[in-house]
Amino acid sequence: MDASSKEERIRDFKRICRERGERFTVQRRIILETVLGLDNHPSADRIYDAVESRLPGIARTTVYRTLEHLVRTGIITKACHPGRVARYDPRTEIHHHLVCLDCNEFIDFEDDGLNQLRIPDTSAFNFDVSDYRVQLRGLCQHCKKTREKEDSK
Amino acid sequence: MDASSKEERIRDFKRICRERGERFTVQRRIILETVLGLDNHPSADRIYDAVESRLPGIARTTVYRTLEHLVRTGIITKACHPGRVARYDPRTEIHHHLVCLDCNEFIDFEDDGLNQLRIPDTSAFNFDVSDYRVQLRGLCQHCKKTREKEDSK
DNA sequence: TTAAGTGCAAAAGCTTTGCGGGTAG
DNA sequence: CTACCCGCAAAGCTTTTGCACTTAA
Repeated sequence: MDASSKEERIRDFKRICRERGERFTVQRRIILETVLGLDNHPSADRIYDAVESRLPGIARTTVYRTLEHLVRTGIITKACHPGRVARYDPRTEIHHHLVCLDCNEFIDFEDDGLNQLRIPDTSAFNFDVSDYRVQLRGLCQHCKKTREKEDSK
Repeated sequence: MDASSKEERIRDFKRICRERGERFTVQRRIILETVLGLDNHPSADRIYDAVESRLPGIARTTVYRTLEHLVRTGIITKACHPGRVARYDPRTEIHHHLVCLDCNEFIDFEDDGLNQLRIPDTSAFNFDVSDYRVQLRGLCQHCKKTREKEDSK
């Protein structure tokens, strides 16, 4: 990510913290800066390592808590990564998923339109596509209600 | 899943085991039967509970090992669920992923066509979609080579 | 000043590994 | 018979929690 848009993201984050009465700490700033500089969908552990070299002695807990905080504020997202995930799916035919960004609920979803996508050319990566899934990301029924309650406070 | 296609999947599994010189054990059969009867992308733990009630005393380890075995044989798949061992993504704008079914590699992928999908109606689930991602699943460069080597043995 | 955040330590949750004994083919 | 698989126990790795101390605003 180029330096100027990085700066911008950090300013955005600072503003949001202020608006919500949350603190813009050194730890949070460095963790955000670090994540914006890493690619390949880093795990919490990899982020911790990178952060620790800039802020020796930072607690793992702080990194975990801050990452979840960044996701809640919408500055970064969680990737739906299949590693070590331990969710199995007996359905091998094409189907899609609704994924709740709040509670991670994962609902099967059928749609003829989505079943007929033209598979794009992936030869630049020398990658053979066998099938695909679409993840529709958003808010489930339940989390929508919870938010409405909170907002009306 | 209806009973006849379940039977068929189990027969397929038995055949594949034979072909590969692997054992078709009671444990493997019951675990497969059980997974085919569960929905909602069960976790290993939920599968273990269901299996344990049919085969009291079965070891957790066996369930874990068998599930991975079923994935390797292609009878079931792993869902890309945003659960444990979180992966974070600094990119919040729309983009997609190539997902290797062998090694779980997860590669950013851009495609204008995929960026312009019509978001289908999800009101039946009372679910609010904010964005989406397409996962193109298949074999990465590296695993393709590995397979070619193995196949030529 | 004070509510929010951090560090520490411990627990909790999930998965893998090594090994001796058991069993399908 | 024997290679493959199972159960057990222990370790390993990732994440969460409770609490006292620190700090941004």
